[in-house]
Amino acid sequence: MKLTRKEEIVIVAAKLFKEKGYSAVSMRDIAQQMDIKAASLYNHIKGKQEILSSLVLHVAEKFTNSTQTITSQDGTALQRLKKLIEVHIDITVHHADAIAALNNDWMHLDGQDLLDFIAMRDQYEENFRSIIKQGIQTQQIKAKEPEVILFSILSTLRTLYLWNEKRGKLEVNVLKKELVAVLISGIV
Amino acid sequence: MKLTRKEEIVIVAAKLFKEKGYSAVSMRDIAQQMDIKAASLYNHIKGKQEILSSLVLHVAEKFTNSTQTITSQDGTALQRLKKLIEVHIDITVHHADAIAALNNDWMHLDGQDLLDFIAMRDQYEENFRSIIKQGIQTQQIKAKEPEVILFSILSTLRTLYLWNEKRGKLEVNVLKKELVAVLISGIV
DNA sequence: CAGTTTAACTAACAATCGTTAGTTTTGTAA
DNA sequence: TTACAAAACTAACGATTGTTAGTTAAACTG
Repeated sequence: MKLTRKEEIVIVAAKLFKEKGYSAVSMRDIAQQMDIKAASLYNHIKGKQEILSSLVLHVAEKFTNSTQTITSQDGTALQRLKKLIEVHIDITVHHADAIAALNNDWMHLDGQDLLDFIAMRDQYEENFRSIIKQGIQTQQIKAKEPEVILFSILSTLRTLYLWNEKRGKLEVNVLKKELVAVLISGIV
Repeated sequence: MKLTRKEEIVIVAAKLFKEKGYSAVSMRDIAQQMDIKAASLYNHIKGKQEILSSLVLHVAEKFTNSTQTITSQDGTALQRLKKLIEVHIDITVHHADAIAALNNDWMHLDGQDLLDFIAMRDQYEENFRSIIKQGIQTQQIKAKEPEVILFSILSTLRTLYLWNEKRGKLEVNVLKKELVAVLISGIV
């Protein structure tokens, strides 16, 4: 599949954003990395903001859609939770750079893009939360504070993008299995 | 204890850095938040970089020292691991804003400050890692990939600063107990 | 009260920022 | 080869950046 020039720009920008953050990366930085001048970027994109929103909203929708699918299918709370973790890992492995921006630079979105993102993020979190609560109710999950469990799992998943480089040797499926085990069953 | 003017600046800056990141916060932003002009800041600090390094290196040293203390005392790997988690929670609760900068803006340190920070971070991680390996060897910890366990626990702890606001109702000691339980024993 | 330090101020600097306008080069299809 | 579109270029803009110089007002110290 051939990439459009715009897609190339977004990919290159994502790598730079990941290393220094959105605000510290200039249009000239992005252009230099593509061996063109900054002004040339504007033949393909409207502005810096568009790069960020393409990057963040695209991957945010992936999360929203996947979660929606899982919740619509049947299964116990624990099965759903495992599936949710696995899907999160899948998306992360395939879009590590975009997820860096999603995690660290979402607050630099503006206008409707920002509102849309927050709505999707809140919905994703709420979905996670209700599955955990359901698991506690059916006694599949220990009756700890649901917020502590939610936070612990989400933190690990959200930071996975950072750790993805060092993964290297570790097969994705092995990673899934091990991480699910650690998050669900603990380490003792 | 009365704060010096420099300390006030660092505290105010930390809050702003937490919300938008180091690069997106201008000296004029910081000054405005203190009801003075940007140029006045330079009566108390050398420059923007000094604010960041004060912030990051100070709390990084706290981590290093605490870890050093724990490793020098005796106890099983599991006891040490629990203690390490508890100390991490303590520091986070008391320095949430500084930890935001430590997590997100460390790469904007320069020169020796950057090298010092990386050295401390690597040492902290290595310490954590060796305790986990030791726990696996003595069969206190399940023989999973140590890197997966390390990553999972560290991710949760590093993101705790974000979650600290919503903690509110939850007592610190309760949080410690619950979080240690979730991280060590899992949720099923 | 006089002398001195602390901490604010105004004004300005060179550099860099995102972006626009207008022009030239490159690649493709007739 | 000619015609057209795509994509690069140069040059510049107004705004904002971190920072410096020089000055003034307030607050302690003798």
